[in-house]
Amino acid sequence: MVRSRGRIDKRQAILDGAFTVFARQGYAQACVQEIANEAGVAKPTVYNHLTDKATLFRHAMQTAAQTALHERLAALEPLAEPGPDLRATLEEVGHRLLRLHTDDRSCALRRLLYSEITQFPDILDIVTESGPHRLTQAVADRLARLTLAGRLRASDPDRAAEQFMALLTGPLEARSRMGTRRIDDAELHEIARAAVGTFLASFGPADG
Amino acid sequence: MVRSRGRIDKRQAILDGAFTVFARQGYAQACVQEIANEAGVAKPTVYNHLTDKATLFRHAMQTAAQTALHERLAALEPLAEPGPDLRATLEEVGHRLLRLHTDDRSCALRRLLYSEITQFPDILDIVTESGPHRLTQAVADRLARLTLAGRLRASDPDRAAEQFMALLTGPLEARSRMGTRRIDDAELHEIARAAVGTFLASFGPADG
DNA sequence: AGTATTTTGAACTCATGAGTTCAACAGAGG
DNA sequence: CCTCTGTTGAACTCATGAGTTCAAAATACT
Repeated sequence: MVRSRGRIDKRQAILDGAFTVFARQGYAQACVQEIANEAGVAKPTVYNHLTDKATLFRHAMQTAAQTALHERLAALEPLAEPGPDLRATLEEVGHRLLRLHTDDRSCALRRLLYSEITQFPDILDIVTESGPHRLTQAVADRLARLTLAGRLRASDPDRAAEQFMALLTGPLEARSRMGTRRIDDAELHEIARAAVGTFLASFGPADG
Repeated sequence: MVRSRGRIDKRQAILDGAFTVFARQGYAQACVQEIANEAGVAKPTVYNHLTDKATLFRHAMQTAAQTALHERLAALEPLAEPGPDLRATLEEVGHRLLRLHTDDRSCALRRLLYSEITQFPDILDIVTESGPHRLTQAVADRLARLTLAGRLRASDPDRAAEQFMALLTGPLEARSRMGTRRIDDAELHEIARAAVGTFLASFGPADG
């Protein structure tokens, strides 16, 4: 078969292919040869760029986690300049987050994190720090601003953010059967609506 | 070494030992010899009772899931006869659920479920049916009763139960860093209190 | 005691896959 | 054209672990 040879950026291809295969097979079941095939590269090239299967895994996870975090942070943007209808804005943001949360790579990332946390305790630091923690922080920042502006009553923004995220992702995990079942957009909207409803009942402005 | 021989109940010992080792190592990294050692049994005995490593895994997961479900259902009992202080009862139940949720075997069960769901899609049926689903159902039943008795306003008990569970377990997952960090009882109480607070703000009786 | 059943340990087969080696090879730069 | 660096494929070593075999021993049942 004819492949592009030479010193083109194989590294990124390898990391992408690695995550794809790890996501499909899990760490132990994934074999390096298959990763090489997926990346369109020879096996020694893989070892040339990343010494170990373990190193390969760590780097693949890190890249995937950073990508996921950036996507999520971008989804929060509407909260910076919320329109007159705060409920609608929150539902919009919630829906976007749910969409990202149901993404195949996101699900795979969570699965891999859960499964290999015993073998790779250090990955938790790499991923969590640029993962849910930072995201919840960012949400808390937004909620604090909104509280100062008198549009929310989140006296403890961190807890409010924590519960906002929980109300979104908790029901999702249960309904998607851990990412196994596909969930259509209508159901995502419904979950977001319900989450925002409960959230505002507790943290919304005094008049309703 | 001197071991108890004969046809005493080795099967249960094998399943227990299997879950212990799977919990420690994950499916792929666990080796049958080690499971046999953990169970105080010879390797061929394991294959005598459970044909495969895969079969062994399935049965171990099923047993663990059933145990976990029973514990959780028992924790709901106070909701059957709630005292005059509904908030206190909910917090009590919430705290008990959190305790069970942070249990080592519980965390291991969730981890294994997440990690092997690709290799063993059928385990999801075995476990989920006797897992979170049934639990949320049971909570919904209780909430429906309380609503009929005029002590709650959960017009949709299923959604209320879903959110109640989410408010409990969501913050827990984040804070425990996926079961990595230990969480003391005080923090569990605090999470339960916060969860019930938000829950009652949305579903509590009209007067507060 | 005597017979049937199960357990045991140890050694075995066999497949799989990580990581290496190496000679041939492609492309960039001089 | 020639060299240097990175890539390739194929064959290799080596460790690990699933599942089996078997004769000896322990236990249960009568």
